[in-house]
Amino acid sequence: MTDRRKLLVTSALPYANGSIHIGHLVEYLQTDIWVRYMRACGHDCLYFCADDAHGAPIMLRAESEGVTAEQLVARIGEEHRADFADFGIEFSNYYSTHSEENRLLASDIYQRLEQAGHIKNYPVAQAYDGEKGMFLADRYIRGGCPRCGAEDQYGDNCEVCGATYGAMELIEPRSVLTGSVPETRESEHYFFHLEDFQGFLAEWTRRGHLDDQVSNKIQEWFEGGLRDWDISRDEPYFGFRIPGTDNKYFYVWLDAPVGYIASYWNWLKQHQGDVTLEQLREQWAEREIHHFIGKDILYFHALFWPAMLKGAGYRTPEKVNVHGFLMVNGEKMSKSRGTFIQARTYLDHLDPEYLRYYFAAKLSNGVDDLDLNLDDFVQKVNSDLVGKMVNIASRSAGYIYKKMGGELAPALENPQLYAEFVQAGEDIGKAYEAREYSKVCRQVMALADRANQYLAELAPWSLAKQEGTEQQVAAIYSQAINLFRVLATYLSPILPVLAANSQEFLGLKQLDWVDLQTPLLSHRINKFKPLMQRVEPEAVAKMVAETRD
RNA sequence: GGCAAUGUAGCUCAGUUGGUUAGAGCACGGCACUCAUAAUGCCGGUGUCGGUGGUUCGAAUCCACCCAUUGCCA
Repeated sequence: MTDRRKLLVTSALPYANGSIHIGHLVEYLQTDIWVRYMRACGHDCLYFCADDAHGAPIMLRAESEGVTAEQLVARIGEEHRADFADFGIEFSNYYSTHSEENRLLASDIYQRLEQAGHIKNYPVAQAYDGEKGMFLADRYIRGGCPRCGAEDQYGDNCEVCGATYGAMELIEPRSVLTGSVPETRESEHYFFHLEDFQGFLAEWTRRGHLDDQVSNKIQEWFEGGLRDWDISRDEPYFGFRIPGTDNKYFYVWLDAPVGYIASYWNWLKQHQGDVTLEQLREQWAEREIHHFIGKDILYFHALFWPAMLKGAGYRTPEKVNVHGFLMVNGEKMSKSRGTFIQARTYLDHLDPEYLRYYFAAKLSNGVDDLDLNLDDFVQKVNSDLVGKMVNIASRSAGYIYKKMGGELAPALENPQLYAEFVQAGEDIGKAYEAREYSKVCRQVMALADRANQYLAELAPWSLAKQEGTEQQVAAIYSQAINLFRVLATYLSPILPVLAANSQEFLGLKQLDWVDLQTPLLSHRINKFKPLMQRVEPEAVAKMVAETRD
């Protein structure tokens, strides 16, 4: 709350090849909570994302659906936007990597790297499907494992014995696309010479841009020496043509992270009119860039991406925040167990606030996987949010509304207690910034416990039975309402809908941390309506049943 | 196969630089209360802190090995 920071936050770009599922949501919710917290602190915090629209899988899927890749990508993009919006994720802009801005940017970065001598090209031998007329990535070739003989394995490693090998080493390799036997062909490829950035990266990865656990992990990559990164693909390919070539395209992972900047550029155009590439680079350089990603795409964001930006003269990221994967009921998400839950399926049955809270209660700044235990989910959400949190307001509102005409007392019963609640905001704020949301939730719930204990100790409902206690009872219930307001404010980045409902109930224009210094006294509140409904276990069961078939 | 992370009460998780009888929430049992969305408060038991061995006056916390789970191997 000191200096107003200029932040630019991103979540990884979801692939425009399928629907958003609850595993994806860990990241978008984690990021959204962080963004909302930063905004609540008064920082200038932009949040960008986009669909990752390129690559062979999208091209092939469009083909099989009989539509163009552009049509497929447009349709999936709309679906993604709706899913995110319904989970309350507040992007400043959600764009697509298949956009003119991104083409210009990817080309610009590439050309700058080329001019600086960081691009090389040489021929590479690769599997080729003569019938389909295209080069095949490893995943499009299957055959017998050359080591253990297991049948029908992918072209890069064996799921049975774990061996890694080249696709053409498979026993009787077959193209997944046509069933034909792939041949080996040579083709010229373009490479990003990552080794040029060995020194830069060795330092960058140790300079606080990564958490320690992640930084240690990254050191592995340095040990074997940094290899060239193949950034080209042959046609047919859905993507951007590499400048200066007739038939080479940028590998999807080259232009995907560039999409972060493209999304920003598009936003700038919407807000500032014409913005040149040069102006964009300047504005990009004015912001602290914070990426949120899953651990699976760490090396793209911690090696290639900073090196690309550095080499092309763009500002490098301030921080790359890495999270783990989602497990459901202690196991990998599984279609047969009904735990591969799509975002839309969840929304059809349950309130997004539940998942926002549950993930927050489980998230720390580490890369450990987190577990969505569905029984625990129901219990935790109901007892924490409805039983403890909302209950404070619920049990106090009746008296204030009926006996006090909805107006809070002119003084708190216990200003000291109120001050302690406000003071706790300091630690809670630090936990938010550090992405220690589980700590946030634990601390807020401990305060909620104290608020309930406070009411139980003073038992205003008994007091009210005596004559002449109106003022004291009013002060006690008003105290409870004020404590509730503090807690609702603390949880507002996690629970925006509960916050909005609470704000309405409290008759406030905003729920802002800085306003907490002043308690609500002689202030009119509105009639209490349930601020949140319990999770119905049956709804969870239905969701799982629907997912299973 | 190589490397890494994780393994703490029935469940989900905290456990700071090794130091008194290992913690929380939920679940469970008893009591209280009845203002509150059968919510809340008080009291209570529960764990060979994955296993084995070692370092130490002392280890969940350090070391070695093993087991299990998960991830990465461009």
